[in-house]
Amino acid sequence: MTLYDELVARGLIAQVTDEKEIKELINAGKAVFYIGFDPTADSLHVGHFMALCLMKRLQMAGNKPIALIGGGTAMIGDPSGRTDMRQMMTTETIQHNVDCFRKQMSRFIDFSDGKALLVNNADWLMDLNYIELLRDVGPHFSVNRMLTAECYKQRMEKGLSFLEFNYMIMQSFDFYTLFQKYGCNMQFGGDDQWSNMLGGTELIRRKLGKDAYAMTINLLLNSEGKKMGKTQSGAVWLDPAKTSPFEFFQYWRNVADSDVLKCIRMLTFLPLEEIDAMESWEGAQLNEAKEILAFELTKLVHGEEEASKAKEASHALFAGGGSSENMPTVELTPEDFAEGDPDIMSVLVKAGLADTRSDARRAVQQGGVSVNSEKVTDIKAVYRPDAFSGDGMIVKRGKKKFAKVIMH
RNA sequence: GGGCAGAUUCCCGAGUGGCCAAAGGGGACAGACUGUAAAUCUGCUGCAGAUUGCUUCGGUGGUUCGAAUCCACCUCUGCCCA
Repeated sequence: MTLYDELVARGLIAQVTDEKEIKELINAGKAVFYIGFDPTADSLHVGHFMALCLMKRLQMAGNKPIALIGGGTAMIGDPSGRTDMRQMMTTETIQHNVDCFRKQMSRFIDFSDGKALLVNNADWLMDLNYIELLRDVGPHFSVNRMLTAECYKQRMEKGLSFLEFNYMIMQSFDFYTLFQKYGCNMQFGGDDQWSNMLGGTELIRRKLGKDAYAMTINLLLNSEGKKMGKTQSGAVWLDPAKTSPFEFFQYWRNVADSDVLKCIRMLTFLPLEEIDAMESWEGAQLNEAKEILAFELTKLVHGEEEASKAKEASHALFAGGGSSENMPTVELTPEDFAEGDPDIMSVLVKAGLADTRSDARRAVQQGGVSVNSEKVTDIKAVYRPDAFSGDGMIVKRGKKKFAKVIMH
């Protein structure tokens, strides 16, 4: 099976500008392609992960990836898929994020020996001269046509600033620059980037009379049509300090039945035959598929060791048995007892299982809290320091949130 | 620049002088049922030393015994005109 066919079979491809050409290029390993990442946070998240996987797949087939970090475009803010204006980020924040991205990416993509490039569009965007740029690329963009682009539609009602309106032009300029500098002939991105990407191919055609191609990958949506990789507390991050491997594992372990197969197909590197075999799984058997999904992804992002630990902890908590060794752990210090022995609400807050004492109180009152498998019914329950010694206490809030609280 | 409309809690959105920590819906959280799924039902959803107290309705100041509600100024947003 060729690379392109595999991408199709995995349900990754959303739109392409020229299927025949793209197919030939990437199957032959002749593509020099780029994917842009705007450093809007200090860690990559699941959405980026999809793109990185795609990069890897193409790199393995001999194509050359360029990871473009949008240090320049982040100064503007992409209005695509947004209903309100982005907050402007300071130069310092952006620079910090750029550094974080760079570090994380090098774990996924092999940048050695020029097998891949990592560039920052701040390098060419920041020094642009306004008038020069306007005269250079301005004539090639029709405002009338830009306004009909999908990515602006939503914003036509809520308001779109001139700043953000220019995002498409900057992105197009990126493609144009990479095309000239590195012979980059293809751009990939999320499907919400389609209009921005077309801007680039158009610009290259008009300015240079040459062809460049664009391909988008399907956004990872759940069966309710919402973007996956989001939790109540924000995105699912790839940085273990922001989303622990255990939490990461649990996120995937808990996806809806209707989404498991799709996720495995799109996100893992498991052979398609193996995935097809899972197609017939039903009911509780799907739980197995969920565990495979969770394990595979955790392995890709955090390494095999962390993945095994997460899996073991998950077994210990839900299936009984297994050791509590790898459970998320919170350590207390003597300072935590400075104001007297903590009550159950303090313990919950300290363990990160409740946001506020009020929140903790509600959880206890509704019967959602247990300590060492015993339901806590008394709000005033107090815990002495020696309760946390040795193996500590396992504090549970609800069905899925746990922490081991210890003190040495 | 001119005219009009608006800013309420995580989101949408009611409230137009005391009965307001603020209707309703969504989401989140907890319980029941389950398979660590979905659907459904119930509870709950500002903070706290909790039958009470404290801080909230874009910002600042004012009127009033009392302001989310009235007044002034400011900031931001949308629509129309230029």
